[in-house]
Formats: sequence, structure tokens, C-alpha cells
Amino acid sequence: MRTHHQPPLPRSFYARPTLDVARDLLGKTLWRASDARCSAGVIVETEAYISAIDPAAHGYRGKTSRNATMFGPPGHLYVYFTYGMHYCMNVVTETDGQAAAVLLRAVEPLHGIDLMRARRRPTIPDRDLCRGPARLCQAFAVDRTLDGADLTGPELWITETPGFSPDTPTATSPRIGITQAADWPWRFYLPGNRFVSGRPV
DNA sequence: TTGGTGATGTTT
DNA sequence: AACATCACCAAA
Repeated sequence: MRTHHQPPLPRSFYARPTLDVARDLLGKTLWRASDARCSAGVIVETEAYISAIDPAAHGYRGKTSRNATMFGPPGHLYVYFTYGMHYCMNVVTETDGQAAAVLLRAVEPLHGIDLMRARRRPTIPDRDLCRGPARLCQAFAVDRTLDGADLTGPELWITETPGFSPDTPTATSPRIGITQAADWPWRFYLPGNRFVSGRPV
């Protein structure tokens, strides 16, 4: 259930240029309702993928059953399976027919941390629960069954974060773990936040 | 703290 | 053969 009186971000938030959405998602809170309880955390790292111009985007070579959600309307979740064992989650952006999305790469845990740890491993420190896109999916119980889920719906949604200042600095860098268009600065993160993946700057 | 490697399956 | 990764281990 939704708490703290924060409504989910409207579909119009996602129906914008992908680079804007990727930056604006920093500092928002990601919520997951599962088993009558919620997990939540602040988004601290994202990456943009725009199929029309981006050889690293899954939709660059056309629509398939795997990436179909990316081609659909904005404000839905695109979940894909990779490396034979991991899931990654994206939010679909732009307009219906444009295959663009923002990969959620890291979250600072806020609520339901015991749930996250139960879904991962009992000994994992808070810092590593959601640091990296596949870890984040594990901690939030996200797999292909959530592919296409409506981000204004009851399973997984994103809200404003009370107390997060819109003046908080953000930074960009090349995206992580890709070879195509590797130098494009389409990764966005909160500099200095210790829940961001990768090595400290 | 850094770097190498195996686990795994879908897509190209 | 590559892949939008992670956990583990060893070396320093």
C-alpha cells in the first residue's frame, strides 16, 4: 500500500526526453509492494538508453519479444534477463512507439530493509543490498513477471521523496558495462553517495 | 582494495 | 560469441 501520502509520479513524468527523465529520477523513491509489505529506497544511479540513436539500447536493432515493452507507452517497467542469471529493470520513457528507457542501477535502502536482505543474503551489509542493477532487482523481488507493469499501478511505483532537495547536485559519466557507445555520458548519479555502484570517484 | 574467474541462458 | 552482472577468492 502507498504510504507517506506521496502519489506515484504521473505518466507525464515519463513521457519526456529520456535524458531528462534519467536525471530527474535521482532522489525519487522507488516502492515495491509484495506479500502485503513494502520495500522502498531512494534512486541514486540511472542510465539512459535511446534506441533511435543508441547502438547500446536493446531496441536499436528492432522490436523482439524480449524488448517489446520498450516500444510501448511510457510509465511502464521493462525487465530483461541477462548474463544467464540476472535481471535488470528499466522505466520506459518518451512516447508510444519510441524504444527508450532508463535503467535503474542503484538505490539507497529506506524501508523494508529486512525484506531486501531476506531476498538477497542474510549477511549482506545495507550498502550492498541495492548497489548494482541486478542486486537491485533481487532486493525488490523484480523478475520478468513484472515486465510491462504499470508504474502508476499497485506493484511497483515511484514517488517524490519528502525532504530531498531539488538543488542536490547530480553528475554524469560514461555508462557501465557496455562496449557500444561506451563514452556517451548517459549515466547519472548522486556524487558522493555511498550507495552508488562502481568505484568511488 | 584490486583484479581474475566461473556461473548461467538468451540473443545475435 | 557476446552480453546494460555478481559473488567469490587470491594477491598485495
